[in-house]
Amino acid sequence: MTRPDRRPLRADAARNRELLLAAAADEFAERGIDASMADIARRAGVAKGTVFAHFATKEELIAAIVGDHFAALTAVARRLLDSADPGAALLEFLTVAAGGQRQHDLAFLQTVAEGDSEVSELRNEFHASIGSLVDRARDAGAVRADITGTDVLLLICAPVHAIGFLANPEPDLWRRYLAIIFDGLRPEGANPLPRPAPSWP
Amino acid sequence: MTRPDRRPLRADAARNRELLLAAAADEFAERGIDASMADIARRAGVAKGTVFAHFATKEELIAAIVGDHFAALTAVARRLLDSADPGAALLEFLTVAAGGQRQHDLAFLQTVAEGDSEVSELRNEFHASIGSLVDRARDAGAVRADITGTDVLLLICAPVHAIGFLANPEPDLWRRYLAIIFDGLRPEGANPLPRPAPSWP
DNA sequence: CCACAACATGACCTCTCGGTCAACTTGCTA
DNA sequence: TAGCAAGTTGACCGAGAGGTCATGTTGTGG
Repeated sequence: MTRPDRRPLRADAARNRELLLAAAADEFAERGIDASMADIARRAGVAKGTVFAHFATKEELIAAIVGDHFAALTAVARRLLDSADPGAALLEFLTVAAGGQRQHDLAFLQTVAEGDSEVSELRNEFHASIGSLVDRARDAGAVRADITGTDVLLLICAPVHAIGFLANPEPDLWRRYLAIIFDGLRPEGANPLPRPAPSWP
Repeated sequence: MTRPDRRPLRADAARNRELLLAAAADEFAERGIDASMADIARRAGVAKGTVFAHFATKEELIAAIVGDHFAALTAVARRLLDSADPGAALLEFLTVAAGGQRQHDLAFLQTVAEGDSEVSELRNEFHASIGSLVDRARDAGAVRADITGTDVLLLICAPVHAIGFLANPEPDLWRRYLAIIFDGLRPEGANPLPRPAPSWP
């Protein structure tokens, strides 16, 4: 996440910040939300106090990771808005989004970062960019008429989450469930949906 | 879970056991895996020591809950095997399974109960009964040919999990995502799947 | 109805966690 | 290159977790 603070970091501090974000992302991916700050510090090769010098609380660390992730996916979505095939673009987006997840990921971290206003901002942009992607796909007849951007947003994590029940899943297996779910989004053979799409949030 | 131990419980102990299982299920549903044994005891109206008198460890408590849940769903699946419409039976099963979940549920608890052999047994029966349900639906042409019982097992939690990202979802909203995913399981307009179905586990 | 085994209790243990801070080290600027 | 602000360190703290156990209470078979 681009730091909200304007003052530039010293070179070593900037390096440590990146090391910490990377280590934290790895640790959360492996151990889930219960990854400890001490383990993250060890993985980054810094002392525990340094973690708290950069991120005042665990929630703030998580917010930074989630914010980065949202920003990266928003960039992907916007790039795909220029694609000639809107249906393929949406599928490509979901593939990139799922591919970027690890065993555990945003799924649970996001709910922790709920309160952070910066993250909310990035999440709204993310939501909006998905909305555009879905609108284009719908107009092109690539997805059914009753699907919204919010629907797609909520289903992003489903493929990776599904294979989480397996002890040693093939790393690519989520593609199978993405394909199944994406088939459910297509207009061919679509049945009416029992409930209206939710508004955000 | 029907206790593996053969000796019958005293009346008060049996009552407390049920109170504890119910309280624990509620607490895990609300607070997730981090629900504390102390809170569970309080909710059940017993002392903390009583919890450990019934379940030696937190994992054992979780295993009991997960086992109960598997057994209940296995019973539902078996009952639906007699249904005249195999496609509707599978959808009904998924509806009951999703309806029985709360905000958080088996999704994460199952991975904790991984080691318990009793739970493994119940999970295998559960898996087998879903397999029969899916086989019948496939033979009737209600689901696509390349879908297995394991696929359905992995997707059971997806609808409820999807709405978990919303702060205050309508309690029935999961039905929408179940409908979408189930449409993805139908033969109409099915595209080839990129990866083969996983074996269990 | 009694006696004993089964059960319930809550104070207590240890361990780990997120978070703090005074003392120390180091990159940057003038 | 000197000096200082910026950054790092690791011992330390309180809270709360899972788990234990001596003691008190109670259901139940004879």
